Amino acid sequence: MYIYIYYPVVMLKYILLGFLSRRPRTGYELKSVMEQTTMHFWHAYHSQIYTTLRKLEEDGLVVSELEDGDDKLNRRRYELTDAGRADLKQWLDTPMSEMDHVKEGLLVRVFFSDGRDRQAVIDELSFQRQLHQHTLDEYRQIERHLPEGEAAQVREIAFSASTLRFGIAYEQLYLRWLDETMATIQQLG
Amino acid sequence: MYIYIYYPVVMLKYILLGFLSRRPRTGYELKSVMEQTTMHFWHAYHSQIYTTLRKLEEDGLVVSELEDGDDKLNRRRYELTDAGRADLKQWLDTPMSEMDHVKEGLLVRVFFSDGRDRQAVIDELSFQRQLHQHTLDEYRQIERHLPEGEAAQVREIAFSASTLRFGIAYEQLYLRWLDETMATIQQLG
DNA sequence: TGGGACATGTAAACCGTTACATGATTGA
DNA sequence: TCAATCATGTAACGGTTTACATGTCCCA
Repeated sequence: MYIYIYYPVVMLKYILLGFLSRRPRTGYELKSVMEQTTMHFWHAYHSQIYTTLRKLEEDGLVVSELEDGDDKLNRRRYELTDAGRADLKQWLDTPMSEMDHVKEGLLVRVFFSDGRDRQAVIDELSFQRQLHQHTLDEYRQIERHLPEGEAAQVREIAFSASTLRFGIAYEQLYLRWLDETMATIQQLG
Repeated sequence: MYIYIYYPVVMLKYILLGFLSRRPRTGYELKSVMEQTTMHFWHAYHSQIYTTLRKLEEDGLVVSELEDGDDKLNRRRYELTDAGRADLKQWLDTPMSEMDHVKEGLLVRVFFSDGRDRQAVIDELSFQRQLHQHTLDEYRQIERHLPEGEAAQVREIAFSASTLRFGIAYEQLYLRWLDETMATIQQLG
């Protein structure tokens, strides 16, 4: 007989703990830094970030206090507790043994696009091309300014630059694939 | 004043309708065909497939009946209704105007891996390399047998081959990135 | 004075994962 | 007879998305 202990693997939890392990931040700051640094491998809406932070506080992994600045803005700043630091360390020390499932809705559409008007498919891919080109440009912009950004330490920069190279390579692959696929459809006669 | 109508975009729904638009199938067959053809851009557990099929039947988009074969296996075969065909067509005719968010848990881990033991990180990436190499080999296997497989029509083959090339290119990119990242970490001193 | 960025939240619905559950068929 | 594959389902939980909701600050 086994006693099964279920550990849900909550990436957002560890993203938040990870950033808070570097310095205390508000929910808004966490949202902003995610938009600049993790958006190419993990995205979260502000609603989820705020509720997750509250839950982490309930669980004793972070503590928060309302800032009293000059203004009346309701800034709640979170910082990591020892328990939070230990939880993060334990998670990092447990290697991942599975692969994530890719979920690309556009490919679902392409897969079933036999029977669609050829030009309609090409127009759709062409629009997606614009989106991906724009995203790639953004990533390159971020790459140029990496050393000035959030990650002030050499090692932090090295690891975040690695993930950013993944994002750039991914967008380049996506653009190549879109061009290739549009050409294929064009030739389909 | 706007009247907001919420259309959840349920990829699995349209994958099932899409396959059923080609021929009637059982839940088990849908699960199998997804494992061979959509796993590189969309994955679903059998539990979700079976419950979604029931829901689609409730909504009148598919109908099912229990097969009475020689054996006692409880095969329930689904087929598309006119309403299901219309729903699928409407979805295909509405181009996607956003990008999906990439979710790659391994990159979350790498991002926060400054401070971890270098060799531990490399071991983790090396294990992931095995998984991705294995996946790439599988995709290439499938590519070799494409014309004999599920998609019997020229156009179907063309579109499914396109998505498969995406999957292959993605795994190649992943392997390159893993090698590059392991080398970077090695040199980190 | 108005728009955009700053700032934080709740509620509802839905999607996805894991576990639990059961049983038949086929071939080694 | 045992394991693998075929075959179908439910329940619970938790992660994710969308919508609703409110208010401040700063600059043009």
